[in-house]
Amino acid sequence: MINANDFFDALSDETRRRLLVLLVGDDELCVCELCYALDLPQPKVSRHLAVMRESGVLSVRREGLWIYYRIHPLLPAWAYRILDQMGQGCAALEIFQGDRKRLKEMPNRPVRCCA
Amino acid sequence: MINANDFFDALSDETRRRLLVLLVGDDELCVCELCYALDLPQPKVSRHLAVMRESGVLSVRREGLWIYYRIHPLLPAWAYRILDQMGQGCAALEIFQGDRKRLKEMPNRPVRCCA
DNA sequence: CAACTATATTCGTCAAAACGAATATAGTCA
DNA sequence: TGACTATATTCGTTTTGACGAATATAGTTG
Repeated sequence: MINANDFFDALSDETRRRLLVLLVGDDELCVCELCYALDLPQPKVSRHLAVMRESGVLSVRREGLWIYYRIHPLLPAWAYRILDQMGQGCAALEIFQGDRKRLKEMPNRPVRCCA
Repeated sequence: MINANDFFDALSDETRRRLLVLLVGDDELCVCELCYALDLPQPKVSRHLAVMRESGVLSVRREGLWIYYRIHPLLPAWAYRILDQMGQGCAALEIFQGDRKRLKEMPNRPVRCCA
C-alpha cells in the first residue's frame, strides 16, 4: 500500500501531473500516446512514469510492444479523490488543455486488442 | 487566485504538508505553536510558511507579537478538498500523529484576544 | 529610550532530482 | 535469424530547493 509521502512525491513535478491528469481521464494509455500528448521526448516520459510506477501510483500491463499505464487500481480512496480534484484544478491551465487536445487529435493511436 | 502549479509546489515538501495538516485541523495557529508541534527550528518553519504565504495557500494576520497563519480563505473548492483528503492520507503516519499530540500538550499556548 | 520577544530574511553550502544524449532491452515480424 | 518498433535505463551535468547559522525586523513592555 502506497504511503502519503510517496504519493505526494509523485504529484510534485508538473510533467508527472500532466501524465496523471490524462490517465485520470482516460483510464489507460500507452507510452507513445503520452509522449505525443505531452509533446515530450520518450525517455523523459518513461522516466517520470517509472517514478510513479515504483512508488505504486501507477500500474502497468504489456500488450505486444505496447506498455499501458493506468492509475493503480489499489490506490486508497483519499488518493483517488485527490487525483480527481487535481484534474479539476488543472483543467483551467492552458498546458493541460493542450495535452488533452493533442491526445484527441493523435493519428494512428494503437488499438487495444484485449484490454 | 492561486494556480494549480503553485498549489502543488506547496504540497511537495513533507515539512509543508505537516504544517498544512495541522492548519486544516485547527483553522489558525501561530508560528511558535507550529514550531513546537513540529519540533523544528523557527527559521525553518518560517521559511516554509513564507513559501505557502507567497503562493497564496496561506493567509496571515498579526495580533501583537504573534503572527497567525491559516489556510487561505479564498482557496478554490478543489484545493480545499485536496487539503482535506491529504489530512486523511497523512493521518496514518506516525510523524503527523506526533505533531498533533505535541500541539495538544503544548504549555502556555498564546491566547487569542480578538480572533 | 532600551531590553525583550516573536517572527522573518539573508547567505553560503549541500543534496535531491530533473535533464539530454546515448544506449540497452524486449517483443514482433519478415 | 536480423531488422524494426516501443519502451527502459544509464550517465554525466545542471538546476532546484532545503538546510543551518547568523542576522534583521517589528511590536511590546519597562
